[in-house]
Amino acid sequence: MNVTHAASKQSSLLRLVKSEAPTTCHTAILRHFSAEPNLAPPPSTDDSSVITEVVSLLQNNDNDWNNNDKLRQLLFPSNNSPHSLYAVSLPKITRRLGTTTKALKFFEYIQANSPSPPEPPSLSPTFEAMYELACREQPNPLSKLSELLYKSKDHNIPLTINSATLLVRCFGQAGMIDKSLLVYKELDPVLQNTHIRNVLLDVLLRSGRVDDALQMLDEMLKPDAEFPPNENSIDIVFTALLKRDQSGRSVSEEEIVGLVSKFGEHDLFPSVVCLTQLITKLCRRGKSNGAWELLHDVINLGGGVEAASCNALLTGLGRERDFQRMNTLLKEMKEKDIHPNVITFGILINHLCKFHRVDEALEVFEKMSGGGESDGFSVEPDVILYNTLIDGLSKVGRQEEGLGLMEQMRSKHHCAPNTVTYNCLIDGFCKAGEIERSHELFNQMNREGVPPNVITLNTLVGGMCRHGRINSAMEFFNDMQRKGLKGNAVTYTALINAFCNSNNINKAMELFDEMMKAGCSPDAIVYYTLISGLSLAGRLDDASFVASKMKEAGFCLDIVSYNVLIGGFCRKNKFDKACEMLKEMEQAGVNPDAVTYNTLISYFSNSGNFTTAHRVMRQMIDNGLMPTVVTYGALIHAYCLVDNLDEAMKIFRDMSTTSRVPPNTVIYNILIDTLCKNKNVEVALSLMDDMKHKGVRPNTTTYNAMFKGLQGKNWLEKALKLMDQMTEQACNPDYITMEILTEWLSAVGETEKLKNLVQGYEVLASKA
DNA sequence: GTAGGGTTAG
Repeated sequence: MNVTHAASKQSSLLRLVKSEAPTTCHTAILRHFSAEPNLAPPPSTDDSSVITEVVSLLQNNDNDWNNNDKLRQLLFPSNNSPHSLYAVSLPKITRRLGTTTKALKFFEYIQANSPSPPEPPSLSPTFEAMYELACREQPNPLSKLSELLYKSKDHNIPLTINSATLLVRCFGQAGMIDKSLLVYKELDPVLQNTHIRNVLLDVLLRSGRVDDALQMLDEMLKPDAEFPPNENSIDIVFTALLKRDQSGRSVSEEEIVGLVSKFGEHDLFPSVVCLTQLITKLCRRGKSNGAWELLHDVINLGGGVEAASCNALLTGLGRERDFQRMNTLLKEMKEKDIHPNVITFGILINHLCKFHRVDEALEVFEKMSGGGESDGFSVEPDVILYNTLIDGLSKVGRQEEGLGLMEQMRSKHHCAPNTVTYNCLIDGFCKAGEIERSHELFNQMNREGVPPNVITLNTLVGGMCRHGRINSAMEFFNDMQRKGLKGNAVTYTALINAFCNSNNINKAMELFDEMMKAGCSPDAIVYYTLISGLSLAGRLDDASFVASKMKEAGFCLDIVSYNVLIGGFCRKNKFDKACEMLKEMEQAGVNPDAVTYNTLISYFSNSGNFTTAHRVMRQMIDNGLMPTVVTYGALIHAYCLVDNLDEAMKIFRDMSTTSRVPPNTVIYNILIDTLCKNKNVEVALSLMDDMKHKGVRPNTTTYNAMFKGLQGKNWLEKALKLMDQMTEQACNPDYITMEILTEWLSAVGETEKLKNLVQGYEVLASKA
């Protein structure tokens, strides 16, 4: 609407100008209006005073310019001599008028009053001034700009490069991309310089017009291009390609790598920051090949590469566990004299630690700051590097050494341990079950003024929970809360999990409520934990309730949660409920996995419905899932329960021959237990041999089943042999073992024989 | 650079 309105106004103006246009041209005026600053004489001190006077007259006599002789005199000097002031002045005056409305009115005034009409190109700078005014005008600069553009076209006034750039940018920012493109295309080709192309590139890329952008870029990148790209072009292009919310089509890594090479041929390279970000982005998208190529292109084309970019690639390669290429890159850094920094070493040490190669990590650590040895430069470790190592040590149970490193960082590098340092050590001691040491460290950090954070809290709470000290954990948590350290979802997960595991479901539910009341919003893991805990405890109604709450909160149940619920319903013999879950799963697009099938196979076979169990197994295979050792275990167990040992043994044999799923200890235990109960101890013993043969380790359950069977037959010799074997294999007897053997051996007066077993156990217990 | 959970056969 604005445009139409503007157009009608414009055409009337056009008529006006044309009707009053004299037929001859006054060279003096022409010169006044000239766009070429070089043709205009340098501004004298007079200029500004005249301009000020003109502007003042224009501003103060808003409605009566036509009757203002003074104004006319200043603008159009009667003596007809070339007035140097004028040419440069018109844009200046226009700028100072402040609004486009006034400026346009002034423009009309000039058109009407000029003794001779200006050549259209000479008005270009004045329009430039008006565009500048327009784009500052609110609320709608765009309609003003469009109106001006329309007017300038009507008058055949060409755009200056500045006007065009401004228009391209403003239209682009408003999302009027086609209008931006049009302005550019209609611009005199000699003016289509690198700068405006950069602005257009930015506009196109930001709006997702990737192909248009690449097309223009392609033209710029031609070897003989008149306006080749510059440093800004490369930054604009790659910053845009890095944008996360990039609309339009995505640019493949091949294209990105290709662009870098082409820029490289113009001796242009992305900045260190840009290159590093590109590499990071590619690596995160799983395109480390592209990242590798990118970095190497820049190196080979002679662009400068710094450690940061290499670090980005090293991180990506590390994520993919591509140690070989990590090593190659490190070698190349050395060859190209790219000095590794503390982060480079941090990446290396971190990866070594994550793969439990702590000794190698320590070696690298020693070398990096060892001076001379590492090619004349040495890198001082910082707190992060120390923390990485301390964590690595703590994770493999070498927390005492970690403690030593903390002392070293203080004394050798005057590097103060921080919260993370303490957290890593506290975690190490917690994992080792040394909760007291962890507490000591916690007190120490408080004394030193190192503030504990929620991770400190969670590490201690989790450690106590894992070691069965739930009450201490609760106490500690409450204590911390009083001191102002609030827990988060992780804290509650640890506690809820611990209460579920210790059969205190009500307390777990209570904590969940407490968490909500404390304003701590539960995440998916808290829900999963609770659903699992409730299902396993047989509280399926509660579990379903939590699941519905979870869905209300916008989370989805995953396959494991569905399996937990289905398993729970099956155990409760609520098959219809299990089916409901299966249906829901399907609707949610969650595919059943091997565990789902195993759960159902177990349910059917345990209820004696072997036909259906086998049918489900068939379906499992048809759906591309291979039966697992658990599948066979479920069937074998169920056949054993109904004393169909033949069928159980048939499946067992079938496992190693046709199915190639090697039986494990559990499978042997089921069979050995059943055989012993059926007084078939010989076959059970032969299965023991079979285990030895196949390298399957018997465990306490295996021995217990055997002892029970042997006791029934009173085969003492065999039992004593197995007792020795148990000690040899460092297999712990449990209370069932002791019960069977104590009863049996005391009855036959052989209690002495129990000694070895008990002693062996004590050795093991002390080691643990 | 540091913290949390869960499924199926004995």
